Amino acid sequence: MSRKRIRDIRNEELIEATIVAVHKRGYGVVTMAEIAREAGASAASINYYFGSKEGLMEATMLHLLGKLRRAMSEGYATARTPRERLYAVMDANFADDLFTVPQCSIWMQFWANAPYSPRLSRLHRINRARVRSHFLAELRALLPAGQLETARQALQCYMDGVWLQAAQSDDPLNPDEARAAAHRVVDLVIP
Amino acid sequence: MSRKRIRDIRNEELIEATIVAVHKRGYGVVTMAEIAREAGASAASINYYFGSKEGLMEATMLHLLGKLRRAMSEGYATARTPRERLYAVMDANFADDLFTVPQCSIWMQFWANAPYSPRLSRLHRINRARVRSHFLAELRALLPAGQLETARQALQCYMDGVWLQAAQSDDPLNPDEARAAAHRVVDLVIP
DNA sequence: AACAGTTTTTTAAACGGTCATTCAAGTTTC
DNA sequence: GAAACTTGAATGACCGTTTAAAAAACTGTT
Repeated sequence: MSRKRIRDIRNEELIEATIVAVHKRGYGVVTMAEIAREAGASAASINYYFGSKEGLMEATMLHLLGKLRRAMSEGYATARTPRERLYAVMDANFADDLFTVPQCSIWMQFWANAPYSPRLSRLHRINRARVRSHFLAELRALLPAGQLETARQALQCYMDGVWLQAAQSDDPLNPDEARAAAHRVVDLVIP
Repeated sequence: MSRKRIRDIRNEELIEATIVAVHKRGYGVVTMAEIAREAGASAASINYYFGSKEGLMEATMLHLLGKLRRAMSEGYATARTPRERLYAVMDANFADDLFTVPQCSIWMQFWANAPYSPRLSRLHRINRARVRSHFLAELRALLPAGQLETARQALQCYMDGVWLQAAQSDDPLNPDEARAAAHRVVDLVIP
């Protein structure tokens, strides 16, 4: 029990520190010592828990991917129509506790590094496939087969593009507005 | 004349080598020596021409930004209607000599590093503003004012999102297909 | 409660290596 | 002969990871 809990607490603390530190300095530039300082720990203890810098990044993304997956499941639970479920996918991506500048920064760093790390590119592939199949499942009910792929690409690329932009922002983001804009884009694509 | 020409030739060679080398290894990881080897030169000579690694990256992006701007101008020259000009903006982004995996990779690295480098973020801001104003100029002729921003964001984020995906691709891209898909997205947004 | 033994957690210091940049001494071009 | 170009080697850092040893947390026993 408590043996497991301490490890979990430390993991979470270190992951939160990673998000902040990577946002401030960029993944390629940030040092283990900086992340450790952000968490009030030592660089060595990060290696104790995560094995390496790459392992820490993988764990951080796993954490965020889980958050995203959970947010999506919650939205699906109450959505009743295909269109509402499309909204739910969007809302999950722009949820209050996900659509923040530091987290979009991390996502950006993740995308940039995934092609050069098997462990990260694996996560990327899995997540993308999951989002893709959610989109397709709902779009099938709303559009003829010939327009499926165009609509899916338009929506999925839109989501990525918004995060990409958000990562460059100097000011705090507005998740409410982002969700509203996303709904308008859905309505534009599915009249 | 020739004094200037040698410098230009070297610049172009080194920039091409940078695109290839950064694509292969990632900007944060690639070394000056690797880029130099790719160009058949020495690391010292890169510093002679570009001053620093950051200067080299800035010059490389300046090169790509110019290519993009020129491709867009050419498209504008023959387009006759607002919708054709929208197509032209898209076609420029997915032009045969721009929409390749190595160049999308560089773009990705550029996005990821821009927040941490004043010189790169300046380029990013300028380019984004230019594309934005092109989109808005054409959309104004096609949509009521209330829908302008939604449509612009949908299109601009779509473009970014496609590049982001392309940077992760293992196989060569298909610019023809990308342009066709982009046209379909334009038609989806502007019925 | 106290204690001795065991496991988990922590970190300072050492290690082994990397790399951007500079410099001085050449080579080529004009 | 001057200016432009090139580069091997030196410089001066920096950093992820390992290690060894101490501290803390836990265990079961008395």
